[in-house]
Amino acid sequence: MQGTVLSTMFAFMNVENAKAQMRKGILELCILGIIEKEKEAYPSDIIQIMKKAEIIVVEGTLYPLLSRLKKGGLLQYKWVESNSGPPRKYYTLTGEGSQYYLELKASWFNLSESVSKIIK
Amino acid sequence: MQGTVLSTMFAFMNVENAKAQMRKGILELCILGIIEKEKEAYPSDIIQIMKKAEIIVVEGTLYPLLSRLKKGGLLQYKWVESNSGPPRKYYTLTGEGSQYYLELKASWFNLSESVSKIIK
DNA sequence: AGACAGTACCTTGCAACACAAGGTACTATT
DNA sequence: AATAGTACCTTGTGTTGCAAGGTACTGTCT
Repeated sequence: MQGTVLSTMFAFMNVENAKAQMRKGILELCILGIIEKEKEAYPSDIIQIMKKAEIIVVEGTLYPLLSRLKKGGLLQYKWVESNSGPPRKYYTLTGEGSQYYLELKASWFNLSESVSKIIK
Repeated sequence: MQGTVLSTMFAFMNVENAKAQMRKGILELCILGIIEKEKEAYPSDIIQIMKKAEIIVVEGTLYPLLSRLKKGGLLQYKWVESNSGPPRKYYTLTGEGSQYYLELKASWFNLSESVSKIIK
């Protein structure tokens, strides 16, 4: 059972977990980026687009994040009827949101540059 | 006091916080990168090098992270006497650590590429 | 009409993690 | 003896991503 204890204790120490850690923090950036590019998007849209770009995001992550951005005044939404199911919440950027996105994008490029300096 | 409540509630919704979120998750990568490049490094070294690259990391973050990497078998250390204070813990990569670092670096480039696809 | 599948929304509880704040201990200088 | 400088480390807190579970609407097939 010692083996089990050890492998349980250090289960976190693997590349998959580290990759997950790296993904965190860029989700906000990506979501704002998608809404900006698409002009408007509803959650399932966003999940699909990110999946295509090979960044997996799930509902339990996305909904609270969208709510946060809405509460923060960066996003707004409107309900739109769908002819294939329940109505959808289409999110768009507010003026403040656009501004915020620009700053965040700049930060990403800076960070990216800094990391390159260190690891190349 | 309503104003205070609101500004406290949404204090998190700013670019500085988001930048901090983005930094998280790349720290492990950067630290391994520094140790790999320098062959060996002690914590204050690492803090200084990262500061130069404009990625701020503090002791309360670094020490637990180094311990995790040590426990995970990716790092090892040796004590080295200093003539300007207490002895230093010099960290080096283990074989497993080098392998892990390569994988993590590859993940970073993939992620970086994915983000570019989305936000450009 | 009733059952199902598909789509969409949302919440709760947990675990990981960065960080602020505080602490200990050694050396050299004043 | 006191101080400044360097180095190590721990505790507690807040934010967050995510697994798991739940509700509700629409159209289709018996």
